[in-house]
Amino acid sequence: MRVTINDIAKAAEVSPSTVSRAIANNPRISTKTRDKIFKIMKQMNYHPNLIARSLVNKSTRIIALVVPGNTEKVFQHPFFPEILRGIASVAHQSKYNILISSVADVNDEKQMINELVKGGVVEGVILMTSRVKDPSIEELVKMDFPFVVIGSPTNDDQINWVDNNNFAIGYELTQHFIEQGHTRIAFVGVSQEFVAVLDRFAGYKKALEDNRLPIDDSLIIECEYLSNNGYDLMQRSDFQEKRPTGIIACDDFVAFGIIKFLNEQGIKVPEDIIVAGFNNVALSEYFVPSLTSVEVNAFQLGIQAFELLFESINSDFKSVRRAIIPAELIIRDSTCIGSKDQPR
Amino acid sequence: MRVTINDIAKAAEVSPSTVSRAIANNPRISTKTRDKIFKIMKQMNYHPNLIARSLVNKSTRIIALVVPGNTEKVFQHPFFPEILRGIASVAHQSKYNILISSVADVNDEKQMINELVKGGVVEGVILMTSRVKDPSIEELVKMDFPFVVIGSPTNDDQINWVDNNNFAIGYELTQHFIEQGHTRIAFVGVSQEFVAVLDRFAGYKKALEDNRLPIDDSLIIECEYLSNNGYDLMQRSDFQEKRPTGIIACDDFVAFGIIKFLNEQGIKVPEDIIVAGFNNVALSEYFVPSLTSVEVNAFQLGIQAFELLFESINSDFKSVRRAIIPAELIIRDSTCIGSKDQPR
DNA sequence: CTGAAAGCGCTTACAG
DNA sequence: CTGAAAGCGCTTACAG
Repeated sequence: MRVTINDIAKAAEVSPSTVSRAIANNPRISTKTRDKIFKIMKQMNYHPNLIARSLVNKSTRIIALVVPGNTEKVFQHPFFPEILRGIASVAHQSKYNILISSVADVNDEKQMINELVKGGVVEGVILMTSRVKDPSIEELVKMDFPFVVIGSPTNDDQINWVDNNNFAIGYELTQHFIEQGHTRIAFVGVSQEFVAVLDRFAGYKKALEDNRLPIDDSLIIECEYLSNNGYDLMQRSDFQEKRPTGIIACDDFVAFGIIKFLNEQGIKVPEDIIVAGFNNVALSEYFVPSLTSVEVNAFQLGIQAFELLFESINSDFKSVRRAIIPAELIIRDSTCIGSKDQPR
Repeated sequence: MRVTINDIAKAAEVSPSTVSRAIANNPRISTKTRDKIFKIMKQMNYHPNLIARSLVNKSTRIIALVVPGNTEKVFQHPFFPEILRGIASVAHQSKYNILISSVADVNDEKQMINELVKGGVVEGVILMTSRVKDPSIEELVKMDFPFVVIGSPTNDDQINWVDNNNFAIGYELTQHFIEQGHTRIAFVGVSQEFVAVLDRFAGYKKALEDNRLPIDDSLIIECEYLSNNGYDLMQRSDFQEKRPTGIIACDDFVAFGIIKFLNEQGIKVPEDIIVAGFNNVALSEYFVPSLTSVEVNAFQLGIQAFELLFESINSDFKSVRRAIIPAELIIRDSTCIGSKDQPR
């Protein structure tokens, strides 16, 4: 029912081979034949069947983007749409399509990847789900299939990844707190599960050390699930006796919860306590007070992730690739006493 | 190099047809043959080539999800990840995969859709990009191809769509303002481009009418681009002389900008002016003051969108389908004077 | 219950 | 410069 290459061949009074070559811009086809064929293709509204083409080429020009499933909050990447935009923009230029894979839990994920890869549907995989010990990563390594992880995995030999330098980010933000004259700085939302958070936390500790400040465990609040918001974390912690004067939250969302809690306690930000987060979500700028945060350049993360994957797919020289995306500390009212009240 | 059905056939000493039937669970295959084949498939780690299967079945089990491109802000759907989660959850159950298509501008989008559809890659399309006169919609209608729009289009005959009842949402929120005793209620962020916003605006006007309140044009602030934030809109508008006592923003993000502006002017929310938005973004709850908004149930929008598409693909009876997803007004501090100061 | 053959819509050596 | 033939990895009438 749909018009095929044979229909075009018949109409143009040539062989299917010739039509195929004309479409591929094979220079061996004469200009007049080519023109005739193209005219007829347009007339008959012909579009090549990409599936048939894929079967013979063994190239689908589709990559899989694996995002955290239903049960895990997308929280891990509040900037997911930005990453996707980044990937999509360059993928489109390279004529690649993106298949989204989002499944309930980790086991489903592994099976899904297997199906897409072994089934010959995709040529490469981008993982947005780096867990501390990730079954999907292990599977892809085992299969020796092109893939890139967004966020640095723990055992990262053999693995292509893109990420910010989270250690440096944590360090820089802490340094900013110290420069504001703070010595009792809390870190809220340490999670053993996510590498990015752990790295930022390590940067925090190093900054304290370098400034000869003590690392006080009572100022470090863990959270088991990233879905825990800052408000709850504050309620559960007992800062009463030896309150911090600065709080670094593992994420802007957590910071918002913290500030809400402090507000309700009559504690003012930034006058009584300064607060900052990470990831520079859309609202940080409009929050009151506007929130000091770190821009991670999610769009660039996406772009680089695709480009690494593209190289990995299209070069037979198998080397491991990395990209470190620069992040930027954005200082706003929440960490600067008087910044808005003073005349400029 | 990859193991095929022929390899399995040889190893199992049967014909490829038999292997194919065993995989398809054809009851005509004897249990012992089937078992033998499955054992060997496992041994040789065989996975059927989905592309080859698609070619003969003419069914790829892939749908396209078209999202607004780079130039247009994803602003239109801040809840995009939620919609995606909804679609993915049911698609996965029905063994469908999702191809994301996000391109620079409207013309690229049309061409992209053409390629995916005519190329036989996808079986249906979900559009998240309903513009007032949408070329992609026109194209899909012309091709008579299964598709669903998220958000009600203007000319909606022949078109499957899912949406909230945006008129009712606008009405209800306005009614809430009126019940709080307000009569000078502004609507900020009217855009001629997006149907959802126009419908909410229509609901606002009807509510005023029903309460015999005048519709004051000076209280209606348009914006050409949805990317304009509330802060800018407030700066450009001259409410000075006849200030509203309540402001309805077209979106929570816009509301945040408005509140920031009011704060800087020393105008208190909700004491001096009450403010609300739509879409109940993640932060509305944690904003100070917490923001009254409308939960649109994006997850459900996604689920229903897929289900409508699924029916449209798999039934030859061509009827037009609709789904109205219930929305919920969530009243918070930003529209309730004294709600947080009064003892409970 | 099983197999041989044709076909899905393309591409690409091979031959001329 | 063009065509006939084989093949990509499956499925499915048709025959037995």
